[in-house]
Amino acid sequence: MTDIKAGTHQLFLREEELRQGMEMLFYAYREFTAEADAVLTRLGFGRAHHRVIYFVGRHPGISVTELLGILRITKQSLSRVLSELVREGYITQTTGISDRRRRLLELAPKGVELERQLSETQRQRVAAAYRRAGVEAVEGFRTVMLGLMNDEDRVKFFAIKDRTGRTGSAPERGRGDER
Amino acid sequence: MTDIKAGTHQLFLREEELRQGMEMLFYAYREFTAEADAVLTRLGFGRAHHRVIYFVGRHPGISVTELLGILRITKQSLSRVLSELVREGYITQTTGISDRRRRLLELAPKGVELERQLSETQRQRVAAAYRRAGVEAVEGFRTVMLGLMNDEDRVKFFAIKDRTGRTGSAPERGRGDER
DNA sequence: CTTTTATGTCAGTCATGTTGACACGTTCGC
DNA sequence: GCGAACGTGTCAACATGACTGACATAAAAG
Repeated sequence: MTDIKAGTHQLFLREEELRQGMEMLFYAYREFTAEADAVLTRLGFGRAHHRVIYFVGRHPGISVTELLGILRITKQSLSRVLSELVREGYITQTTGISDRRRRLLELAPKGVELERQLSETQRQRVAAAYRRAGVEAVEGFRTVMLGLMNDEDRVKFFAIKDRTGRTGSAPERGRGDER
Repeated sequence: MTDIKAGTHQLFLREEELRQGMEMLFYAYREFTAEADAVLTRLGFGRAHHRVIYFVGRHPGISVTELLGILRITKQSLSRVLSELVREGYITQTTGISDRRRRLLELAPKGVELERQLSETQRQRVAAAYRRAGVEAVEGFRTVMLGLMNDEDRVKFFAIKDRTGRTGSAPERGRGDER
């Protein structure tokens, strides 16, 4: 990892190489979202709905503010899609126990099903790419991707682990750093 | 590819691993576009303008139809941003020689400058991530990314190499391809 | 000469983002 | 206990970038 020879180094980072990396991001991301978009369109939803469904499923009991922090959009933008999803029974809101201002979000069964359906093709696509590439390539992929992310997201990324965001008994967590 | 041990295989592709891959794509792509977006906003342009500038710069002499094939948007959508860029002097259109229906697109000096400015931060971000990750990780990154792309884009990706913006038969003019 | 292709444009719609302002209930610090 | 700060929701107005559908023109192809 630190054994890059000076000569190689120059070639390695030459413009063509970098542009290819940029373009792969563009093409891969587009392909990655395309399949789910088709499903969403049929339901009258958009990609924004998917993101909300996804992250609520990933962090059950997440609050609106925390979700905003992940998505980095304004609460007005979130509000529109979130209220649609709540209204149509995909997401449930429960008032926080220790802090009754907070609305804790969870997927309703209908939302769980949609989440599964939406990310199934994406998971399969990633799984197929991982399988074909092999364990070592995946490790390299992860390393580069983490390097592309910004510091804050990287931290958040590792904080993803165990959250249950229990609405009920659990201490609602000091809303601290969920670490 | 076929040398993954069965046991490892299961763990390797377990859901958490796949979801992390999906999320890294989301975070990395967002970060990747964020910096250029800021520059564009100052100029009154959007991400669509950037994509047009980028790919015209990448394929000097590209035709409108070819550009549509890369971007995968409708001609109406492209038309708006493209005509803005032409009107404001970032892109020049020249009628094709062997096929006078075609409008061959190239960056004007103003467009070259903007392209440079826009992709500079992106190139630096990719360069930094590549440098930190090392040659082998980058190779893994490329392998996985190519696996995520669809077949058609993968083909187009490799076809990026030697283009002179030709229609099919005639060389259409020297305009070598800035390799 | 007819059809197809490449391009452009008008008109309308939709999804997703933005800013700004305001309201309400809740919590917290002093 | 009270006022400030916080978490949430909502109204209004706007920008961007997609979309569909329809139509027009010039050029090439058959």
